[in-house]
Amino acid sequence: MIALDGYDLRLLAALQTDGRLTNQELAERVHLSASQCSRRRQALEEAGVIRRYRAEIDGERLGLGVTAFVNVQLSRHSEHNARRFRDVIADCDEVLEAHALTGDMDYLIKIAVRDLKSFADFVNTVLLAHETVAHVTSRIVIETLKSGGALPLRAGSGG
Amino acid sequence: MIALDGYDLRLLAALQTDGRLTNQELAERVHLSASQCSRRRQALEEAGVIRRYRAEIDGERLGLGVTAFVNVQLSRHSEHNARRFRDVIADCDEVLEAHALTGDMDYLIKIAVRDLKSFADFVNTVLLAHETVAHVTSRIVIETLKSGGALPLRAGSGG
DNA sequence: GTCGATCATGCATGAAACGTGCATAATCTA
DNA sequence: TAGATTATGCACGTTTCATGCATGATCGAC
Repeated sequence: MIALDGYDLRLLAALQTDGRLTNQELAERVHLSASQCSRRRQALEEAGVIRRYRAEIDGERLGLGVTAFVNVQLSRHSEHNARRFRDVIADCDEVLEAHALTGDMDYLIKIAVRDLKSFADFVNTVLLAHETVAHVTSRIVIETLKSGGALPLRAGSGG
Repeated sequence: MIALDGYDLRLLAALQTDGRLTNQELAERVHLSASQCSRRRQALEEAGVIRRYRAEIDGERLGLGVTAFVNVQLSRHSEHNARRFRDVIADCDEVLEAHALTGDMDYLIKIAVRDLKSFADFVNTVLLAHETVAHVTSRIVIETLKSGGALPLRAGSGG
């Protein structure tokens, strides 16, 4: 874990909210010069702290009316099955995230699709049709209270 | 839902992967001029299709060793309780996402914390300590197979 | 099909932003 | 304290952005 000072944390906070801030805008938020912000941003990128920048897209404007979380249990716990399931997940762009979890179900995946019909199709033709998958439990998102996945940053005091 | 042509979809795909691509780089990927990419990107932003750009940060480099999904059931279904729960969620930067779901549990929240101890603290002192919360089920992420939340884009044919 | 209106596009270009050399200040270590 | 190292802001050449303009493409009415 690399050492991050207060300036770094503030840069991260700013860029986590708006990844396209100019160096000058960062400078105003962080109270360093634009060139120093540029250097530090680059260092954070090179160190892998900032992995990448992404455009956050509004799924509804794309016609994606249904987001759901699906719990998946594999038929047999083996490295082979896990790898095959992993490949299925990687191939489906409907799958936004996928995590292996502790507990009775093996994986939790988050998917986004056009409507309930395509959701059912996805579950039946992609998940349940796959021989590694034994059991599936689905829950539809009816409301999103918080999104974006911004990580907590230690309360910085730098300045 | 606004009309997106093949060029728009390709721009979105490119920017969903790298939100800091220059207009020239976009031009090369999409086969339009840089100025047209600039205009279309602006239009997508103004239309709200692109909501924002975010830096994606590596939580582990921040010392966040535990990601977990927590199912939360409220003690009583009322608008008052829902609003109060919503406020709690909004106030905690450990909470990355929160969704109200169909099914037996009311909410699914995703959190990131330093370690298991801080996870237990969060559950006990934030969630369970809150009078609106009746029941909590937690599952720790042991591996992430896919992340970033990139939305599926219709296969575009523009060009 | 023709014509005029409208929209999309690339080119050109002035303004804005970037990134880095350099000199200086700040910090660290013996 | 002194020297070495690191962080910083300034200056500036290069890159990028955004927009006016002319032109091409598309649309709709006749």
